[in-house]
Amino acid sequence: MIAGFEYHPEYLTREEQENLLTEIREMIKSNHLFQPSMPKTDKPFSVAMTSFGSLGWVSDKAGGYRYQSFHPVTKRPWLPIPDKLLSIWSDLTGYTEPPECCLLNYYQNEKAKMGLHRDQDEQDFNAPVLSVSLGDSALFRLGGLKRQGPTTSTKLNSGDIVILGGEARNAYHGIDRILYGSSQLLKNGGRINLTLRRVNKA
DNA sequence: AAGTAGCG
DNA sequence: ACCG
Repeated sequence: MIAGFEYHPEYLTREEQENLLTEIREMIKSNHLFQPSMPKTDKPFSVAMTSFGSLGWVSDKAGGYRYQSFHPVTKRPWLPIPDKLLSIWSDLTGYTEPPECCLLNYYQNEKAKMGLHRDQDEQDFNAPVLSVSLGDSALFRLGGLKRQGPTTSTKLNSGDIVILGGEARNAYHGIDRILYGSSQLLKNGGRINLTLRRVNKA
């Protein structure tokens, strides 16, 4: 296991998860989910996305992977990151500067997954990446700094938090599978992952 | 390029 | 078919 991987199982209580979800559901009404697609090939992701914060992560054929200050469909600025998430960032990372991006990945069905990749569209690799899981459980795979090499698998349940810091900040990782129907938190099923990141250097 | 396919 |  690469250094800098932190797993905090059951960090959020059921009530905290429900409160966070209620807030997010309201935000998504105007800060809509959209379907990103791959650079060059235009192939769609199996997950739907949106972001909160001063910068959001987007991808499409025309522009490639990037951060931008506005929603790609509505062209409006992203809504602010919920205070609860800022508190979690502060409490768990101890990182002085607040996250600029909260990327929301919605794994809507049993086919949704995220291939092995590294988060490398940011300028500040000293800051950790923090992820909150809500809803159905997922199989999370973590490798090393090269695409080839040994990996470990961790089942992430609703309310769990993962931090990729230190060496693990730049490690390959992905979601192999959603254990669809394993949680009742989301009434329509599926999994929501919230990822907090610094983008620019402090 | 965070995609898919294909292999053992 | 599933898994790594």
